[in-house]
Amino acid sequence: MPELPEVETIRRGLANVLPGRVFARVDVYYGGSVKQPAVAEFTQTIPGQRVSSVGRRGKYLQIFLENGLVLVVHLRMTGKLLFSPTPIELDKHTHLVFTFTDGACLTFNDVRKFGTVYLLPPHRMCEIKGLACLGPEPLSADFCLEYMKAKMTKRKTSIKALLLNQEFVAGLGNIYADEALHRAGIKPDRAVISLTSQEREILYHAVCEVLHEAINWRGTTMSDYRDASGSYGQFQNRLRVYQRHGKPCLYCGERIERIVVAGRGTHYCPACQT
DNA sequence: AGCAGGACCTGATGGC
DNA sequence: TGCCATCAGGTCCTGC
Repeated sequence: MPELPEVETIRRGLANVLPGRVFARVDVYYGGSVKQPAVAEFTQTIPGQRVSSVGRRGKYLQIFLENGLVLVVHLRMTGKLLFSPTPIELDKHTHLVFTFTDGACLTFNDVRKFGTVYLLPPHRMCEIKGLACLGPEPLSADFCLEYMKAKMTKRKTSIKALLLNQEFVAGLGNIYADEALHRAGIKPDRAVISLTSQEREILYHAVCEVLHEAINWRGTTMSDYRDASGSYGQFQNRLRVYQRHGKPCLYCGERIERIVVAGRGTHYCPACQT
């Protein structure tokens, strides 16, 4: 499941190869992936467009075009964006193939078909509800202790649910929410209002730290995730709790537990996290 | 308003 | 062996 570190790794990969390239065509094999505009308009608009830069906001990738349009991609759980300098073979889950004038291609592949693609002018990006409502980038100055305090005082939900809420902070998903809470020593089902100011501060640093480390290790590959060149991430080897239930905590030896919080499988150490 | 839970979707897994 | 039920999770939608 691509979360911020995975999407950022893909962004960096694409930023090395896409700018300057010109789309020759796009072939749509599963129209459900294209949310806006209609598929016919999408396929007619793409040819001739030159890529200017590649950005990211939360888990949304943004491929900016020189004519002002933006190609926005959300990979959800199993989506992949793969670049190849030469034409590639389709598989049964390839939904879009963008071909460039030099023969390179960018494919959108998604087993679960949850991923979404938009082509819009920037002033209409606000029509993508999830993008418009995103909270601050966790690695920017907008996400700070003052912000945490202001947003955490009136909440009745659990701390895990808050970390997963993209309106609170953009880009955390199930893996890094669990990992940040373990680093902070906070049990995932704790009520937000029960956190002390010291715990808020420790959690703030834990979120930033785990995201930085995961970006440095090029993301986490549990099953589906690949970067833009098809390579695995490496952070799965450094996970402390996620999907480690039944195994000993790397810090205290206690057995990692799995519970359901906010409707999500949640992993934590009963001794380290209180 | 804020929150919880279901729907979406397919492949992997486990039980019988 | 084969079939069926269950589970995984990001976001949207519905309903309390």
